[in-house]
Amino acid sequence: MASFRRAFSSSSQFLNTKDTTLSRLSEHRKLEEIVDVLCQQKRLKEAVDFLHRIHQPSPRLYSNLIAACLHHRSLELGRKVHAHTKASNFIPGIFISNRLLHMYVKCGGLIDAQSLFDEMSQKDLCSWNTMIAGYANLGHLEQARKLFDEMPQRDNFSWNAAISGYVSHHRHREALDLFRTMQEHESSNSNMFTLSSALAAAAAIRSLRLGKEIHGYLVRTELNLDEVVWSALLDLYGKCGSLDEARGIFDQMVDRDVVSWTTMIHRYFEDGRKEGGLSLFRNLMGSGVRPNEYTFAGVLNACADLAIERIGKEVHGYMIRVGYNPCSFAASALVHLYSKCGNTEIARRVFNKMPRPDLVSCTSLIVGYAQNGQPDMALNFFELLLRSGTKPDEITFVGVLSACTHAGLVDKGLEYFHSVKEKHGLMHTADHYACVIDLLARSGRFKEAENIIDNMPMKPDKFLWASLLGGCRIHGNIELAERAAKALFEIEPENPATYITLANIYANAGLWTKVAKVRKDMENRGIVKKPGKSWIEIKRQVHVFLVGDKSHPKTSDIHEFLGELSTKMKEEGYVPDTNFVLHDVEEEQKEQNLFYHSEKLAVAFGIISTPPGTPIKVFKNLRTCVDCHTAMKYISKIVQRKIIVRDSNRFHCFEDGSCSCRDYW
DNA sequence: GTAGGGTTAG
Repeated sequence: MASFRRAFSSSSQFLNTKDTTLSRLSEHRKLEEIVDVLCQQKRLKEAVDFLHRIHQPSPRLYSNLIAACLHHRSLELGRKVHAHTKASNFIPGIFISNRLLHMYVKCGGLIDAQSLFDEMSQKDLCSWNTMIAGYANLGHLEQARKLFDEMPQRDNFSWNAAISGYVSHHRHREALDLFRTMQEHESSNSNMFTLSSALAAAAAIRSLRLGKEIHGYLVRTELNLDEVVWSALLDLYGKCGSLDEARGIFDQMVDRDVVSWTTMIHRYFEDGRKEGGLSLFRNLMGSGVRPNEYTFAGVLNACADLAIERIGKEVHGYMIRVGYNPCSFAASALVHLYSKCGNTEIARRVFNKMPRPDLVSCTSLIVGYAQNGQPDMALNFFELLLRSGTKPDEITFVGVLSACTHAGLVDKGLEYFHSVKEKHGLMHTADHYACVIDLLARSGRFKEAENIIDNMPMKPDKFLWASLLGGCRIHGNIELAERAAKALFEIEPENPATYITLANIYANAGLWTKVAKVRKDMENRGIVKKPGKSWIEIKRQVHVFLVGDKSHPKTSDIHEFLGELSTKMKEEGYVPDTNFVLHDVEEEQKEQNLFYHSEKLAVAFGIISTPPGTPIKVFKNLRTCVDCHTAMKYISKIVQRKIIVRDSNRFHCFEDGSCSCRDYW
């Protein structure tokens, strides 16, 4: 600041003094100095405007100004500087021209770049490469390829610009084809840039074969590889399911940077090895390498999927301590985490703190409200979003439609479904169809559902058929249930849920021969029912219960408490619902089975282990059954507790005898 | 002196 003031005041004084050749020279130097200082102070607009007071700026000054425009990504000011060179009859050398080209492509001025490129009497490799990279990065791949094919000679840079362009726009096959072509050219050798792009392409298409080929090649070339190539390689193995191989590479790396750590952690979670992922994250925090937005987002999303809110909260605390970018997807991952864990209040608080909330966070919040039995909040929020001028996308509508499903708002849901195409100009996705079938089937509007299925533009997927089957279960529609089950057996014959639901539908109708046949089919195909499992966290300790589990140390207390509850529940009018069992057993036995469902055990344990009034939060791996759902309503009223059950599909919040899902689930 | 690569959500 001080130096600027000095330079400025001395030159202003100079303007008022008499010109001499010497003073003019010195004046010129000082004016340039002012521009430099303005640039340093990030007062770029003033610097560019000041340029008009300089008669013939030096190439150095132009070069610095162009670099500053590039740095600020200001196309407008960049154009002004360029125009100034023309106006002052300055003929830029190839160096300045290349800088201009680079500035233009980075600021999105591809047309300016192309016309400058066409005007240039002399072009070197750098000029061509800058253009190719510019087109490629912005997704104009055909244009990039055209230049690449036209250019008189190529170096590694040219190959990589074209290859990485394909990679970053998900055209991985073409990237790998070009990589192969390059290897066939005797004059070109792959380097670390081309190799890391090629590895990323192989990883993206999950081709272990191509990846191994490249791996073999990079071992043979004896290049001194850096952490970027190693991370690309470990990501390849991780993405292709060879997690241990990836870990081997990770362990051998000398310099592990934040990307290698993040990649490794991410692959652990993706493979379902959450303990490995979390312990690696802990190691990272102790390693001195600073986690970035990608790391946070990866860990938080894993916590959200596994519904481990406590660990997510710890990560959140850590993020606050070390600082994170509130505009990044780390912030939206926080919204996602709290929404998924049933904590819409915190989710909303985090959301409100985001300076520029994005569509992903909005969608997470809508889905969160929908899953937590607050469909009105979900829909109000969506309407708010529309009014703010934000354009929803296909996934936002999945949230909106599922909110309608959870609330039983059939006609409103249909209205939204039609608006996707008619009002918002978006395409219907398979998920939209699954949602709308869910909506119709639950309310027993099977004719309309079938009509949509028979006329939809794509093949119905497993989610759609499973929704239909679920609706058939509620309304006892055996004929349509058989159609849905048949389709599901074709798509995923190994899923036990289909057999069980179908058997329950038959059992409900008293069709015991058919129940036996489904059981037989299951047995013959070696399909085992996934055991129901519930867990509850008490004092930072997780307690897991299986169906009829007697292994917990407090089992006798739990059973005693359930016995007492049972009497009180029956007094209040509870009738055990015994229809939804797979086997044809004696009534009394059925009741016993149901009474010992895992979520009831977990809830009972929660109640006897916490002081009166404490809310109970239980997680279940499967959907909650009808009887448990009814029982929870009674229990919440008798013990005067808020009971939250998060099943595989949504949250149920039981309070004083009723559930937030209003019996739609 | 000017151009480039790997992790990426709902």
